[in-house]
Amino acid sequence: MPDPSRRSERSRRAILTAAMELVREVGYRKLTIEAIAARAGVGKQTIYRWWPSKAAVVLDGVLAAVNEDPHDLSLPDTGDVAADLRGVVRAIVAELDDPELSGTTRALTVEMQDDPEFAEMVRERLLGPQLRAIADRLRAAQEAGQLRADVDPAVAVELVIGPLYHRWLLRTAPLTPDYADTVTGLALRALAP
Amino acid sequence: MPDPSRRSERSRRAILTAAMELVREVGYRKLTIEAIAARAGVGKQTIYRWWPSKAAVVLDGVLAAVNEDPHDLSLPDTGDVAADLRGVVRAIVAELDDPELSGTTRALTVEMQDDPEFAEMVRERLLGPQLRAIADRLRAAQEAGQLRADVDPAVAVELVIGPLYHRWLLRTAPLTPDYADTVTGLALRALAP
Amino acid sequence: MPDPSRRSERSRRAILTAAMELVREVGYRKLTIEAIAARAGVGKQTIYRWWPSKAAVVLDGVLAAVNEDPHDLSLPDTGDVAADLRGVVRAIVAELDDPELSGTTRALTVEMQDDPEFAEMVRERLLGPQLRAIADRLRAAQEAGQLRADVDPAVAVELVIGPLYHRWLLRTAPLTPDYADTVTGLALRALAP
Amino acid sequence: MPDPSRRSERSRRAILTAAMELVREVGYRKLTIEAIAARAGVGKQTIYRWWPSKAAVVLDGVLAAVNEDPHDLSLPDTGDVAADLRGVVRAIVAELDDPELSGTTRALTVEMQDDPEFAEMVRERLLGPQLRAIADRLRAAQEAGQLRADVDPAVAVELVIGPLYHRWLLRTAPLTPDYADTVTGLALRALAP
DNA sequence: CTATAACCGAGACGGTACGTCGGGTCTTTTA
DNA sequence: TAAAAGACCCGACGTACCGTCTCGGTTATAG
Repeated sequence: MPDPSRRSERSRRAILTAAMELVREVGYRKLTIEAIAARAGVGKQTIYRWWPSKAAVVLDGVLAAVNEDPHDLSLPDTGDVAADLRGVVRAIVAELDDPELSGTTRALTVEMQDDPEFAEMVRERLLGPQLRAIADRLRAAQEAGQLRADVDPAVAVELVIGPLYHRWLLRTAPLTPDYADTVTGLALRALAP
Repeated sequence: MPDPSRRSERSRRAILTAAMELVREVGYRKLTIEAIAARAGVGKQTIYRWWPSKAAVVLDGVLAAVNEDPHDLSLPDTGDVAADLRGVVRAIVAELDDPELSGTTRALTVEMQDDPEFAEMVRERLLGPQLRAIADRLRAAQEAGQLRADVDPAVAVELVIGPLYHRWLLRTAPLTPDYADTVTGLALRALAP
Repeated sequence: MPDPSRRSERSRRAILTAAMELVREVGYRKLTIEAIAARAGVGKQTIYRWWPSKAAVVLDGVLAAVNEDPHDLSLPDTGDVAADLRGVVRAIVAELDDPELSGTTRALTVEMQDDPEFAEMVRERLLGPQLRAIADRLRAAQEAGQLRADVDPAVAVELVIGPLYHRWLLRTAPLTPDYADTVTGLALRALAP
Repeated sequence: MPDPSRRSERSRRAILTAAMELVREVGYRKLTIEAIAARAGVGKQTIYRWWPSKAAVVLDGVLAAVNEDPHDLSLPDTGDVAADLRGVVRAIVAELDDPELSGTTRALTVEMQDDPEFAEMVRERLLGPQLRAIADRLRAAQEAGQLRADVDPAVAVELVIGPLYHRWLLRTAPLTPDYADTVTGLALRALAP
């Protein structure tokens, strides 16, 4: 309904900034649209006009932060899959283990559970590209004969990421670099030709 | 503070029943303490007296349902790890794929994200026993020389469950029996001696 | 500030028409500037540019309707004050009793209560002329010796109109032609020489 | 729906007090339910639970103020209708002319215009008794042969009050004690036997 | 015959208040 | 003394309009 060409860039940025600050300060659960509007110096309607929910605001905030430094998502290809994979896995574990960074990620994951449209957005704009980057590296390794060719790269990615994700969300045990390496090792054994 | 011996069993059951019904009808997100109290014909205080949060009520409801038919959690040991494991994994996938059954599980998982005490409860009373049952079977296989001995059984369990869990929560792809077998197969290869 | 010579006659009429329609449809209380603008196919600013409030718009609407057929406000002078007065009073009562017509009049009266500038406008442009017309007829009767000369004609008018007005606004009893005659009779007795 | 026996007297009084204070401070138009709740230290719901509108709150406030000193509404009967009537009319004019006192009265009158239920309440609980008190005195005078018997006392009251009311609401001229006496004199002449 | 200034439509914006919902606490009555 | 009932304070919700503010576009005098 609203005309995006009329949209105030100033307000948009203020809202995203305020939202990210507040998430850090009070947590996603206690984040309210009213507080975002107040902090951003914006009317509530301006938020409701452009976002369907606070989750969508936070997603945009995360995406803005991610795209701010548009580091290449794609993995290095040194020729050594094991090393390359170990690198990302360690990085992922580090990020998940950082209470600051993982707070919003938890929030997004939570929100995906009962908002299918939002879930689709997260998958498309945030999750998909990250998983695809890893899948691409694994596919290259398959083509180089370093990994079995009869495994769907997407499944291969889940084999590595799944365990980390499980431990992260359920907090059944600490997420350590060692654990990252252990999981990487096991996955590589499963995928060995 | 309250004296558990004075507790009304009738009210307790009515509350758990009402909570489980309502979760099914409106979903966990729209579940309210007020609605539970109204449906159960109970004062709100009676709920607040015995449970710290609606999540705790639902957890008790789930546990009551699970323990109603106290089927043995432990896996069969036919001597064939692969077959035994494939069995549970398929069962788990089936349960996760059932929208009715997995609704509350999603809710519990969600609630664990920002309530550490509740998370501990879920781990102790619901999750732990289930994971331990699988770990036990894998340990037996290790001792029988069918699986590598140098992998922590808990980690081995995560290797199998993690991917399912990832796909279930993020809905990146459908959870099928085929997928269950694929993951089982890959995990077993990783754990092979 | 704005230049009246540039004013769009088309918009002016559309606004007044829309306002009067909406007042009839939803009542003055629920009348909004936004609705007027929308109905008139006009930007809100165009209303704010030319009128200080929605009350002023409605007043202009009423005046436009009244002046559309520019019937002479002045009372007939048949020589018989009683008859002439009874005529207007009946007409006034009839108008006040018409729910359609009196709706906007009520609105104007209401708005006068807390907007002195607007009140002045109503008095000057709508109310004054009407009251003066009656006062003029009574003054003529005084000069003809038919009524006491020591009563301010304006006060005399209030003596007749006041009771009608009271009953109309407070709805303490129905406004009937009979009542009109009763009040006229009493007033004439008070004013008799 | 709510059970009046459970009602908090403390809250009721705080709300009425806050409402009357705020009406005096900011006027009826700018009076908001939120402000009343805030000033009274009360949840908004508590107001909505017991009153249908801010007008109803103010009416209750006025009634509470009026009934606080339960002065007899009935007029004195010195045997001299003229004197007795002149007394009340002067008192009424004085009250209407007091900007402080008449503020709420104006508000109630305004609100009556588009809320029939509220109008009925005002008539029943506030206006009726006052008008009836005057009517009673006039009826006594009729029975004593001091006034014409063929005029409905209620109409007689309107003959006196109507003009004051008209001048008060439309502010066509100042409301002075002199005017009170003039109107009283005219009305008595009309009602003379 | 432009150009430059105004009005105009549209509608986004910062705000205020609305009336509602539910949370968690407190109070009253009943068993 | 637990429990039912439900009023209470509170905070946030999402909506409706307010009055102000751009934004292009279209007239319509003035150079």
